[in-house]
Amino acid sequence: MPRPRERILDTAMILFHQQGYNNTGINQIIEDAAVSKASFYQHFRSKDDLCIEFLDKRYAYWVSELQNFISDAETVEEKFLKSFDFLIHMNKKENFRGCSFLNILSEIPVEKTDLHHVIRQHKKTLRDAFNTDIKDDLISDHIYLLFESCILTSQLYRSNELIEKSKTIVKDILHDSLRKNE
Amino acid sequence: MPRPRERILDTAMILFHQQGYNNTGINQIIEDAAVSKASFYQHFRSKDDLCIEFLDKRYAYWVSELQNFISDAETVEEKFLKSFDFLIHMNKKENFRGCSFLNILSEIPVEKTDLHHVIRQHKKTLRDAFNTDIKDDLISDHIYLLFESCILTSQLYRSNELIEKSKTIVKDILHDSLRKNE
Amino acid sequence: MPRPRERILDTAMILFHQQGYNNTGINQIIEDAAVSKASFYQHFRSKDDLCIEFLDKRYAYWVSELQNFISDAETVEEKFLKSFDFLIHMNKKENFRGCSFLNILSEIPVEKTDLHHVIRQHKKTLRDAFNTDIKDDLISDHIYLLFESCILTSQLYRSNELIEKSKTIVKDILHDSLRKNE
Amino acid sequence: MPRPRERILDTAMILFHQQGYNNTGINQIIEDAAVSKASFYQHFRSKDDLCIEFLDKRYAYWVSELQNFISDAETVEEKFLKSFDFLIHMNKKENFRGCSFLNILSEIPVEKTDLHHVIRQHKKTLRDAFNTDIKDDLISDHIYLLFESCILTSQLYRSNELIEKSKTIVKDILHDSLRKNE
DNA sequence: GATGAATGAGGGTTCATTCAT
DNA sequence: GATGAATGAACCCTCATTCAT
Repeated sequence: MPRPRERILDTAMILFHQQGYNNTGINQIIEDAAVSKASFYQHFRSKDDLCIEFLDKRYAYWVSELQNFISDAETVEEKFLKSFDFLIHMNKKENFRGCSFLNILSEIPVEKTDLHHVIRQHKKTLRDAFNTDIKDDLISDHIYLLFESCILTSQLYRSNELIEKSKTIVKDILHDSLRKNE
Repeated sequence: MPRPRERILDTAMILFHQQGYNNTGINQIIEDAAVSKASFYQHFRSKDDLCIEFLDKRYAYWVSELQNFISDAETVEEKFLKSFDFLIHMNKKENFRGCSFLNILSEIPVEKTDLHHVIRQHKKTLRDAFNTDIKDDLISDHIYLLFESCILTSQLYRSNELIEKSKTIVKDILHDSLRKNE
Repeated sequence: MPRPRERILDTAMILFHQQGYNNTGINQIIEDAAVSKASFYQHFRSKDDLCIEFLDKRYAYWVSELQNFISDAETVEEKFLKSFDFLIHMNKKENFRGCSFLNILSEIPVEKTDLHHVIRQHKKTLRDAFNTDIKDDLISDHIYLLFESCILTSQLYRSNELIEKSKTIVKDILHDSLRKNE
Repeated sequence: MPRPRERILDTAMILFHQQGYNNTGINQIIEDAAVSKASFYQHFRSKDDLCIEFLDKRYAYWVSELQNFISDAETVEEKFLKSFDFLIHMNKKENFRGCSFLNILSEIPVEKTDLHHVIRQHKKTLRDAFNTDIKDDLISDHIYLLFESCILTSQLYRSNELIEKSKTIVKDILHDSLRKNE
């Protein structure tokens, strides 16, 4: 059994993602983590504080899972297509819960600027990653926009349909870009 | 001064959209609407009930504003581009609060199937509208995905940058489609 | 059985005075008053809010008891001496708990300016009352200072000794003032 | 940097006096004193234990400051008047925080007899000191009562007005006593 | 002699909802 | 048709203290 701090974070990893931030109370967290309330506040200054650590950990987890999932891709195109497949994979695994970052973004008031900042930061990192693989800004943002939209709409419709469609679209985009560069 | 029911709905229109669903308490609603608590529950079975009516009214409002905004468009392309301009217009007007439907989707637990259903329904209507203007499924969904993504990412980054970029992308998509159909 | 609001105030009258403000929790108040926690907050915005009402009610009670106690005094001197006897009477009745106003003054941080203001206000009213009976500022403040000091030191030493001594002092003061005016 | 025990006491000297006893948590003390929690409990059996040491140290400090302030007084009268000036001096220095002994007396429940005892003891020592300078019990207690009242009311009204008035009163008292003894 | 981890009990406050009138 | 009173459950957070190391 890991140390309390780990247990709290592990519990938050499950609950915040599955139930949302506001729908998960401190009481449920400490009960599931088998930790006293005062212990919780010894390790985290506030629930918002835990949220920030959660966001960091969730991002690290998500990225590592993604990297792993697309690791055997040999071309850039394959890499992108596998990334969209990864969304399908995660939807299955996590029952279409969508993106924790966007969910929490919708939950919290604008006044919580620190949380907003962290969310934005992580999303920006993802967006930049697209641009690393495709130097053309317009194309990388184009695919990034589709990617975000796929996460969102598959959560909304509880269906992978638009992800599949996006794969076709992305293929077209990449082929077109090659053709134009000739 | 309109009847109580109207006042409640009008108040919800402001508060739910600006503060979010969970962050808006019944007490604030009835106070702002100048209505007694019992009166509230006479008109609405529950807060969720009010939420559904809110979603309906919000959709009607949003669509009518959109229609109005793009009414003088003369071509399909112009219509689409103006739709993206509408997002910029709304971001300015509503301080990048994003989409009430998606925000509430993120806030509520999956168990509230009725709310999920209403949200999905309205979003599906929007998606279908894109398909009415462009018969090609792939293209209309492509633009729809960009559209949703623009709402989302402009809320996230508090910037219209990606909306502007999307307009360029959409122009390309439409021109390409014309070229291919020739 | 009176209405909840009354029960809460009556309970606060006992507990705040006997245990102090910070040593009396909301939980004890609502339990003793047999009222639910939410009911409490329906009637009082906060604990501090209740405190203000308590201070008002306590002052009214204390003054009325005082008036009653000294009602049969026929001269100004007798009135003052009986006022000091009233302190002895209250010490006996309330087990040397001293003055709620001064006790709470000592308990709360300076930031709570509204509470400080109310306390000051009531004390000023008392001080002014002394000046109504004795027009000479210096003498009335002199006796007022002794009066406050008697409340305080009798609480401190749990003894009425200094009150008795003060009665002698006050007699001297008043006689001296008469002599000088001759 | 002094030893931990000293640092804790020094910190308590500041915090207990300025914020009050109950409003100062152990956590703030150990943080400000840069001491571990277990270290704290190694040196002090409990918070109440620290409080007693604080009261002792505070008394020693206060008396020494007072002695120093009135050291150049040449007559008994001058000594007393300077003592009242000392109150003004301290009010300025400590922002009308009043008397730590009386403040804590108001904060703690009657059950804490040891704390009450210590407070009473120190105050009795002060009262006795007045009687050393003026052999007449009635007069020395009279001035003592005014002295305590001045501390209290200047804290209450956040003003030195009544201290100034008391100086006039004290002068009268001493002159009268001389006249009578002639 | 010194420490970080862990705690039970309680702090004040807010929630959506129901009831008698 | 409208109301103010009342509620149980849950909210996030802090308290002084003890323990194994």
